[in-house]
Amino acid sequence: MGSVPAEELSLDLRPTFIPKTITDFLSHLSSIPSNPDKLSRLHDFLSRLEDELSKIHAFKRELPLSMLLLNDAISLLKTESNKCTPRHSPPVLEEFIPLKKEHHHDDDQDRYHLRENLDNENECRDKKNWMSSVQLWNNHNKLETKKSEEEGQSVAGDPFRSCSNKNGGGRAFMPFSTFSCSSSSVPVTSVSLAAATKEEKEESVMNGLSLLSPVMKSLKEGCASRGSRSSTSNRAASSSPPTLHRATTIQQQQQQTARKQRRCWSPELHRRFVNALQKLGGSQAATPKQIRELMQVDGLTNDEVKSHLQKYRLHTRRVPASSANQPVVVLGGLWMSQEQYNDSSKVSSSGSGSPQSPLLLGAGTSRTEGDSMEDDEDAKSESYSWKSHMHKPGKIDV
DNA sequence: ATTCAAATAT
DNA sequence: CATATTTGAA
Repeated sequence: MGSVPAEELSLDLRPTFIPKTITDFLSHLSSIPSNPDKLSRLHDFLSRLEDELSKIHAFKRELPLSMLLLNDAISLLKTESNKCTPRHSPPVLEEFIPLKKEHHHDDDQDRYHLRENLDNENECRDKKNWMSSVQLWNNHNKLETKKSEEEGQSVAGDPFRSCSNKNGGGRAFMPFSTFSCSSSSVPVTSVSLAAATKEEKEESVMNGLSLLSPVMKSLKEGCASRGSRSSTSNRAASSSPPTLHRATTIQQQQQQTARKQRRCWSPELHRRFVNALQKLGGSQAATPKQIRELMQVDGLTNDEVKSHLQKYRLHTRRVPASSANQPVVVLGGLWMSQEQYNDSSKVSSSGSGSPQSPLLLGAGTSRTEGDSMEDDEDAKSESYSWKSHMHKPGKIDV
């Protein structure tokens, strides 16, 4: 473990010294007159960096940028070390020159970023352990405390985008939104849009510039409608310390696993959906494509509609079926299995919380055969409650 | 742990 | 396009 050679300890370097930046360290270094001292410090720092690199190596997928930074710092310092070494006078351009012969890893760190496969079990185990101890990536799970609901109402024009603004909760990251796709000031640096030209679907954009699967995903999580492609987060790579640069090509390979962002069917969206549906003559007459066309919602994909339609059908089927068998809760209770439990409606003084009329027309009970409801005119009317749960009490008006 | 909903696979 | 299964979020 903590095996630092005695001679190193005898030197005056503080093992715990941590400069703010590499630049700081270097300038610190330059104030040391003695070359051997310089080298000692340099090496000390280097080994700490390498130590850290080996720790983080298990997370190279999740923290590609950290890897990048570390690698960069290491190579920089190695270069510096070479400069100070009397042997190698030429400043040299590239890094890996094993100036630590006692080092056992012949797999030089500089290659860490090249090979990301071939993870041995060691690494996985490592990762697991770390993960359990340090919870680094849970952020995207529940990083929002539903502190104040009434924040995002200002969300620009797009009514469809209304649903999830859960991202803000996180920390530090900018509140990407507000300015939609207009001329705007997309900061951006390199990766950036490019893909944005095509108006196809935002997933292309996302796939195009998404970095890192888990982390970034959490960021993207919040807004997904096409209206707000905005400036998601790609500044990550741009903000490196002055001395560190040299963009690398890591990370790009591993986010092929990017999953499509869940479409959130906001009430508005659903309304359009239902409208389209009835224009097309009922839920089972309509076809996803037609529906989508009719909805005229930009960025909405066929599959999304399809999926929604599927759910819709399921729900609309279930309700009347129960009406045949159980004349019970047709109107009063409204088959609310577990949905309307959100009585968030009565929030404080607003009063008029629940617009979903629990009464409707009494026609429902009459049908003895549950299946005879081809035209879901009424089904639709009822069905509007099938989605009356709404995660967010956020009131929405057209 | 359960359950609903969207995504994706068949 | 429909249905089944998977994934993931509440």
